[in-house]
Amino acid sequence: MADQLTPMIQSCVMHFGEMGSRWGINRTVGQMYALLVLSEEPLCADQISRALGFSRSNVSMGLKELQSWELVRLKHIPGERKEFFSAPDDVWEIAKTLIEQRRKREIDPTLSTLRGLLLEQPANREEEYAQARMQEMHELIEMLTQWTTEIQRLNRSNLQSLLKMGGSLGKVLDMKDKFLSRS
Amino acid sequence: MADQLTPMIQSCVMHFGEMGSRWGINRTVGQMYALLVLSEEPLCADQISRALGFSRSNVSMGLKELQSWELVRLKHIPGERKEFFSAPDDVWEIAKTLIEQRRKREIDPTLSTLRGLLLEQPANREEEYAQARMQEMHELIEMLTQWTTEIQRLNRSNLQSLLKMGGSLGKVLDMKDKFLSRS
DNA sequence: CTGTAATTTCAGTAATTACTGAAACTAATG
DNA sequence: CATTAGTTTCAGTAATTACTGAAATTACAG
Repeated sequence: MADQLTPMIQSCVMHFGEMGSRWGINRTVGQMYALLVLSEEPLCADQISRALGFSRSNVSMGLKELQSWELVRLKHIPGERKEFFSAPDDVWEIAKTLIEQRRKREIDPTLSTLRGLLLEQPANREEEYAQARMQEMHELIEMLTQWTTEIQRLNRSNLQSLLKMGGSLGKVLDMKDKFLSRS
Repeated sequence: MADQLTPMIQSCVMHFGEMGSRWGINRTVGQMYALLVLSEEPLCADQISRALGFSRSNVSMGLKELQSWELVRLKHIPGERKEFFSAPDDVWEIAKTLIEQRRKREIDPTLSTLRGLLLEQPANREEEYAQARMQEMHELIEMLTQWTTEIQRLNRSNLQSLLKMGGSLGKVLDMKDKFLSRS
């Protein structure tokens, strides 16, 4: 990837920067990641720094963050002294990592807090009601996360077959019904 | 809900405040919403302001934001001049709204940007590769969102039945296989 | 219409988060 | 083991976002 990004790549990188902030990663890290995903060859920190025009130290921190999310891998290019980074080739791999990491950061702590509070004895009518809501939340969240865990287990080919079904849960559920009614 | 929160409710409210920042809503809005969800009766802005100890104007802005997310409804209590607010009773209702709103804000813009870029003619080898990645991303995201759209269509009882299946996609897929092999 | 309770707006300020450049550190090379 | 290419750390600063209090607005009751 050259110092000068092509307009198309530029647009995409910028967009991911904008969205980055809505996604809990900051603008620069978003841009960096888009660049890595769109680049066929691994990139070194300097290349990223030049291509996006922010400081070398910022790139260093950004890469560290991306590594903590397990979204990039470190590649050593033979004969090169620098470290090179790349995003996984498989987009589904990336998505799975994202889902998992977000669950860890955004869901799990809440589940465990709720569990803790549900163990307490309600002191009055008010707490009874509150606990009932917490119980519902806990059940629902747990179900949804279990669901995504299952999706994460899918490999590319199962995913493909779902994709061919139009990604439609409705159809899968229909099948469940048909199956059950035949049993 | 009294001015003084019970310790249990307090903990829950605080937790949702902390998590708020990871969820793209800020700390105070997170606390406000937790309070509304946990409270059996609708609350007015003053009550919220007193219970959580932030300024009346901050509460006003927070409520406005929650309304823009369609997460609260306005209730007029007969004989009362003030406006009262409440969260939907059904937790699943809340979750559906959250999913939908996040899709609108975090996914849709990206889909449309990608679509736009995919219409362009690649200028060189580099852009060809980049476009291929964008294509994969677009397909994957579209599939996952279609999936969640289907989930959103479920009503409480279908949801319940999935819940009873252990929320397991694996089992649903097994059924699909069994059904197909019998046909 | 007038007075008053309630809500909203907004300019100013506080708090948080993002970014940089200089210096410190690390490790490969001759 | 000295040199140097490369990376990381971190204190300082810039930019963004969150929050407040005072003033403006709304809307209802008499």
